[in-house]
Order: sequence, then structure tokens, then C-alpha cells
Amino acid sequence: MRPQLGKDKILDAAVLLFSKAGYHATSISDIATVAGVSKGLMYNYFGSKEVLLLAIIDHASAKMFSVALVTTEQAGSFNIVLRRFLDSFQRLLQSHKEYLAFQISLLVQPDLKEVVRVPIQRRAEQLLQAMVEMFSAQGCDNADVLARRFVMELDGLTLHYLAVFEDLPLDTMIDRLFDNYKDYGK
Amino acid sequence: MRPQLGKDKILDAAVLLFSKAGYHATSISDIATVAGVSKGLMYNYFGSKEVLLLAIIDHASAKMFSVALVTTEQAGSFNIVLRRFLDSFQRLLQSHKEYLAFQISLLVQPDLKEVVRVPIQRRAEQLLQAMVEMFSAQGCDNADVLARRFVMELDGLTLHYLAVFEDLPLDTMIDRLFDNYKDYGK
DNA sequence: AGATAATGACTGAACAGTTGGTCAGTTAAA
DNA sequence: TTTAACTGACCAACTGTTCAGTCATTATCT
Repeated sequence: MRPQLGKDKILDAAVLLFSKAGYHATSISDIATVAGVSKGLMYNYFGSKEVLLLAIIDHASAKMFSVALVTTEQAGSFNIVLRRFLDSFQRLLQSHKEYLAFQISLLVQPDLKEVVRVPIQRRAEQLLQAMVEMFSAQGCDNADVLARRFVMELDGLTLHYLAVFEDLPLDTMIDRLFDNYKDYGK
Repeated sequence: MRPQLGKDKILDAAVLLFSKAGYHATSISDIATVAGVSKGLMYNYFGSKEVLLLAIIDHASAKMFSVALVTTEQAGSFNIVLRRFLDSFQRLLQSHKEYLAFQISLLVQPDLKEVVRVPIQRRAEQLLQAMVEMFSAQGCDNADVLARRFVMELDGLTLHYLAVFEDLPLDTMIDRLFDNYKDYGK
């Protein structure tokens, strides 16, 4: 049998088009055209458009967040770890703007929310947990409260940057975040 | 001629369905059925589905935000005004959950963003401006920086509450916001 | 006042185009 | 030859949109 190339090409094309145009605005035909395969092949690997969507979330999201999360597992003082995470987060925001907006859009559309809620919420709780550990690793007492507010602020920044004020000075806002949360672990 | 009843019925039905099911998931037929009018009538008053969407944003959004904004114009010490605004914001969040999620979804879907960007961004800047005034009214020096972070935090809370952690204890989080920003105006 | 004309809110069948999905069949590697 | 990746014509269902026509109400004219 031929090597299975089509599956990955379909996944790549779908991530690209969903991010750039949105879920409802991209048809299976669009995806097949960009992937350079036939429409029918999509239904060989993924049973439906929704299953394809779930596959993308499992693939792309996992890879993306792990990039930022590993930075919190490396050694260093609290301030070093915090700085490293924020830098990594900023790079993520800048380099995957469209995909992140797409992921938010999934959570906020009632017809799609039911499909993606579980895997995305799992990821969100994973991030929250990592932040709790970052804060508590340095003997911070109310780490979960602090972590929750930190993540909330991070998501607020993300939303503003992606959707509302596109000219937001990311560096400045992230520096301000760092200034506000540094020295919490002493 | 008969009194013009259809227009309002269409607007009401559209707000309801867009909020409950999303823009793409509701068809003109759905709206007409719920409104109890014919499909064609929609095209008498609004030239297209997108124009209807814009009309809704102008109507519903304006009414909604003005409720929260008037609280900052009333007299009182900074802490009183802040408390009143946060309470009003919390009520808005709880009573219009679906519509607010819908509005975020518009900003985050590439095909709809172009349509709604201008009116919604205008509204966002209006809110930001009101917050700047609230902070600077009490002689706070770097009011815009503070206001921007405050609004970002508010939006982060909104996103978490609407889309990620639906069991979020709103009271607690809002109290924490109040504690963090009170006494800035002294 | 009564007949007529004009108004505009409203209808619903029909439109062309697109959608997600199917499947009998082709291709090529093992 | 068997097996599985892959194709593309095809389908029913649905989309936003159009438009010729209906009908109660109102304005105008006799």
C-alpha cells in the first residue's frame, strides 16, 4: 500500500483554513483542494467534519500549549521561571494569532461548544494546574487563587490582543504583568 | 396601512436565535418561523443577513452597555463608584450570558469580524474611556494604564465565566477585583 | 359619504448555488 | 491477487436571496 500521506495533508490544510476563515466558512471541498486530495478521502480518515475538528484540537492544541508549559518545569528562581513562561507565552500569541482566535471562537459558538468543550477544558485546567504549581513551588500560600487570577489576566490580554485592540503593545503589557506577579514566591 | 409589527418581531427573534445557536447556525427561515412572519419580510427591512446582524449590534449592545456605564456617572467616592460598577457588570454577565458569548464569537470569527469590527470596537473604546475617567476622577496619575489593565481583567473574567469555567464563583472573583483596585483613587 | 386609487406591510413559491456526505470504482504498493 | 489509499461524480438537503403578487388600511377625489 502507498504510504499514508493524505491524512496529514488534510490535517494541515484544515488547521490552516479553519484558522484563517473559520469553521463554518470553510467547506470540505476547500480543505480537499488545499490539501491536494479528493473530498472523499477526508471521510476515509475522519467520519465527519466534526470529527476532523476534534482531531485538530487534539493535535494542534497539545503541541502548542506544551511549548509554553515546559518552560515552567525548568529549574530557576520564581522570577526566572515566570519571566521565561511569559516570554514563551508572548511568542505563542504572536506566532499563532489566528489559531488561538479560532480556538476561542469554538468555545463561544453554541453549536461547536458541545463538540470541543471536553478536550479544550481539559487543556485549560492543565494550564491552570501548571500555574498553581509554579506559584506554590516557591511557598506561596494561596497559590490557586493567585494562579486563577493570573490565568484570567492572561486570557484577558489574549482576547484584547487577538480581537479588540490589535495594536496593543504586547511587550509593555507583559512587562507590566511580570512586575505585578514577580516576588510573589518569597 | 397596517402598523409595522414585523420589524421588531424579526429583531427579537434574531437576537434570541443568534445568541442561543450562533450566527451561522441560524438561518433566515429559522428567524422568520420564530418571529411568526415570512422569510421575505426580513429582506424588506434589512437588505441581507449581515445588515440584520449590524442592526442587532447597534440595538442590543448599546442598550446593554449603557446600563453598566451610567453607574460610573453617578456621584460618590471612588470606592463607591467602583463597587456600583462591578455589581452592575456582574448582573450584566449573569443575565445576558448567551448574548455576550455571541458578541465575542463575532469578533473572533474572521468572516464576521470585518462586518462588526467598527461598531463593537467603538463600544469597547467607549468602555475603556469610561474606566479611564473613573480612575482619573480621583486624581490617579497613570489612569489609562490602570484602566486598560482593569478592562483586560474584566474581559478575562468574562471569557472564563462564559466559555471555560462555567461554575466560576462570580461573587468571589468580583470581590477580589474590588479589593485589588479599591483605594487607587487616593 | 361613497367610490377609487395609492400605500406599504407582508407573503410564499421559486431561484441558483453550496453544503456535508456517499459510494462504486480506480490506482498502486505488498 | 489482495489490500488499502484514493478518486470524483453524485445526491438530498439546505442556504441566502428575489420578486410577483395579496390585502388591509389610508388618502384623494367626486
